[in-house]
Amino acid sequence: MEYNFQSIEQQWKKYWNEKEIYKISNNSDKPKCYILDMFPYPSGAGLHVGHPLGYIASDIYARYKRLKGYNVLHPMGYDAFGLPAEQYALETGQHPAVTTKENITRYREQLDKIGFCYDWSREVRTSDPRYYKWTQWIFLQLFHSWYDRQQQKARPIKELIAIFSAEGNQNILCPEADQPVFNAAAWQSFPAHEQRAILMKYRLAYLSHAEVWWCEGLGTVLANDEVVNGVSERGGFPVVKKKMNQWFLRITEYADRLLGALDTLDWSDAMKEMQRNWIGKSNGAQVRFALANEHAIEVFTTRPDTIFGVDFMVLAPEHELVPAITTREQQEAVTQYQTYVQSRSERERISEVKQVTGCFTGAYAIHPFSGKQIPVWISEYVLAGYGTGAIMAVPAGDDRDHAFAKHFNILVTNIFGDHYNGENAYSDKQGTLTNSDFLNGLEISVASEAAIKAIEEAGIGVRKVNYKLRDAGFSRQRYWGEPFPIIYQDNIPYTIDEPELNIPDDLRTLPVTLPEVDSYRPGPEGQGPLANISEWVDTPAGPRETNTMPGYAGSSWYFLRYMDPHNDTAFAGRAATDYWQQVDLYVGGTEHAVGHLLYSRMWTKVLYDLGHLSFDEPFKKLVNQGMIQGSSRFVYRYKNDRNVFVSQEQRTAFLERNNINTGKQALENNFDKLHVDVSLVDGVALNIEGFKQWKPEFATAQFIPEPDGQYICTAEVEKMSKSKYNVVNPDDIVAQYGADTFRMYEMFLGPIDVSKPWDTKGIEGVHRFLKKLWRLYYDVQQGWQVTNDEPSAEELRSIHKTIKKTGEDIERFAFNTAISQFMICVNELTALNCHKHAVLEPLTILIAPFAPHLAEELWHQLGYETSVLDAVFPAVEETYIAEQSKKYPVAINGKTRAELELPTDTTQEQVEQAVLADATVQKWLEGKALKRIIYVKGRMINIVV
RNA sequence: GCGGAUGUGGUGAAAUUGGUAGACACGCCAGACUUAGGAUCUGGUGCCGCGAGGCUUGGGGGUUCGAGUCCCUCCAUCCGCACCA
Repeated sequence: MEYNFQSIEQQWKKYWNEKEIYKISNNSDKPKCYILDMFPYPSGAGLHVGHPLGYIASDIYARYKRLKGYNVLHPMGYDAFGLPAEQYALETGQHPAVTTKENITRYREQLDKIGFCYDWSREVRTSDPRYYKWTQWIFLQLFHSWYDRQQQKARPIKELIAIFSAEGNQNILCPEADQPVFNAAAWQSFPAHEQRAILMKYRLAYLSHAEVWWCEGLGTVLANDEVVNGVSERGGFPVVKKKMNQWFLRITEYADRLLGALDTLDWSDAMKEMQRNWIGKSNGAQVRFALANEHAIEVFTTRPDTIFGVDFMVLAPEHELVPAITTREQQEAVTQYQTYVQSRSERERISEVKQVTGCFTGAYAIHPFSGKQIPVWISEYVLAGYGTGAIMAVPAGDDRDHAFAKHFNILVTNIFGDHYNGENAYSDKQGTLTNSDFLNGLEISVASEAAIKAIEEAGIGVRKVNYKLRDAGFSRQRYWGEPFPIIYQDNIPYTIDEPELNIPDDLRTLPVTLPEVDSYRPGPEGQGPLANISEWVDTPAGPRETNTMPGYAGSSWYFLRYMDPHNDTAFAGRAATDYWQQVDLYVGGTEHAVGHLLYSRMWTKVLYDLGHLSFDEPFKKLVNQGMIQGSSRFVYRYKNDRNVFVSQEQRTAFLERNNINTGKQALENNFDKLHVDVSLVDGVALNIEGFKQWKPEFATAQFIPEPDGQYICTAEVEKMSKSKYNVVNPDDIVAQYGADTFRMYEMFLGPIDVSKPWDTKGIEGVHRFLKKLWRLYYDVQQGWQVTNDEPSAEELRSIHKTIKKTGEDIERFAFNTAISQFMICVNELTALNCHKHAVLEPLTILIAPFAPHLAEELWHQLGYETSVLDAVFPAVEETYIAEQSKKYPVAINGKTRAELELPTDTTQEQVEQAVLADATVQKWLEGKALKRIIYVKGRMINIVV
């Protein structure tokens, strides 16, 4: 019997299912290991060969850890709320729940074919009310909490109220700038609605009338990380800033902790750096520049040392001070400029970054030290959303300020002496200052500190840390998401668990379930579809919140739910989270660098602060798998006769025959380049008959082939996508070669973190290997081959070398080299004609994480009743690997000149003697003075002359 | 522009600490068995050279007995951020 992967795989899948081999308990004496994949959004397109790459890697690692004696949690679920299902519902009227369920079924079928060891009894779906009950519950915790900056942790809002009642807010700096200080008496005198308005400015989940990204195309607002290059990440629709009443998460309060803890995480530098940049911490000072009238401009600067180089100031065009300070003469120009800025979309602004525009307000600020008059301008290069929305411009030290000064003929004060050449700003942070009063002659780094000190002493500013990170928008005007457990009573939002709310008890319980709707069209005035269902919206106390939560809500804590997925009294029991702790290994793509991964970290920290968890970082180690790209194929269609297809190399000759000028652009001008389905192409040779049948329009196609009769396509690497006809479905690969071959081939392709195009060709090599492995156990003629003979030294050496190497390789995620080692081992054992049980048993265990079905079959053929997954990863016996002697290359000054066989335990002195006794070496050394002999044990010998 | 990474045969790639560069596989070449091969097996395969030998890890320089690996510099490609004060 040849290696029959189809029946083997079918049989063992059934066995695993029936015996519930992968079901994992929260009670075990074994050490725990939590290995997690980023759960997928179940899209309608299904999986292509790129998707399972990370899943296979984590599956191998999970199986390996099991063999190493760990209790391994390795779950899977679905990020089931999301925009595409709702967009689809808008087009077809199909309920998102229905399409989502269908997609999940399809995903599950595809995943099951690959043989993963997921504990499906722990599956989670974010759209399941039993799940989002706890997403809503966490929202309640966020709402009922504030961030204590002194203790650097979230605390219950009750404790804040107690502090306010006792001492007001003078010791509790408000995260929102416009909150005046009050004392205890004042607090108590405030009416209830005013107290609630103040508390809202402290809550970690808060309602605010603030600028958000509005996307008309999607009919909803988006979070910062969902806007890429001025368009929506999904769909690529334009976005605009709009002031709206929206829920936010106060993630900015966690900026410093999110930043600091990055150092403790085992993530790639690229990933950490992305988060650092997104958080964007910068140190500097906030300085107040008084104007001639009663106003003053607050600026943030990272270069307080350059304060004497301030030649002008710039406000963001939207800055609230602009109307107040603009002079009568400049009024018209300023209004005109503001209108111009507003007319420009985010995308235009980004694409024309280098243009210098601006307008003088007519106002002058007074330099706090020199008293100099400083003109105040507005310009779009100053962003309203960063710092204070105003800058002190130092053209001598900043490129943009310099360009602005040159463009508007503003005189530049040189504060850097010879460093500044009048042509370009000097933005280096080294050198001494000139023209700077009390900072003259100081090194820049020293001057910076001196300037901050002077600023603070003069009472015109303070040392300040600034972040780029913004609070995260948490409202979406959509249907297919978690409803908020919020009801508005007298226009004030209350959570449904608050006693102040006058509602019957049955409205107080979670989850607040998503109602059925007739239409997925948006509600009135930019509201979501839920606003249309008055019977759901209206409660005895007032209307419900009609927005839903964003996609990242459910995915910010799902890794916790897997620990205790069926718990109905908590998001996860404390015993479960204490047992499983952090995710030991998280595998997924880089696309979630600043979204999901940041939000998950924040939520974990909040739950930790509030005492619900014993750890405050969710993902200890993160591995990013690369993308598997598609390899597209193209045919060339003649534009003058759309029935004629010309093979790649024949195009120029074809044009010549038709008397067409073959200039530079000729090929592009005369041929359409069409994607052709990769399955219709063998390498680059087109299957002509298949092509004709592919689409009706090609049925009568004519071909101008190469001289050998083949039609040759061109190839390009692109993203794998349906529209490019380059999608390879894992189902097809599994059907043809089996899941085990598919798994191994994806890993054999190269390091998991590198992106590469899919190429089915090389899969034969891996498949051959599995067939070879099979033949170590079975012979087609003679049947079962395994004997109980004593293994030879050579056989033991081969298998133990492999145990050692593959164990190390799996630990460091070098699955490709581990597979290479298997191939070497099987080749060696085949050459030795080894069919011995004592050798094949450990080999079966080693191979099990990679080719679980085959390993299971072989394991039972070896005579075991239990699953190979319950076996123990074999230990390395170093004595079998150690060599008696070794051939050393002998180099003279680094150049190999001879070879010498020496026992492995040879000492330096013995080596020197042996080397000098060697005839070849003696010949090379003639007439040369020997300096020393370097002996690197097990590696090489080098003679220095 | 800033930040991060990568650069090794025809191809995917190995080389864990500086120690025989190119393991393993694809592809290609030759051969065996075959009616046949897109099956299987064996051998060969970095480049130049008949050969001895020489050259070779993006280019240039450096440290070292010895560099793919460390340092400097330049170039190319990919990813992320981008008027962030």
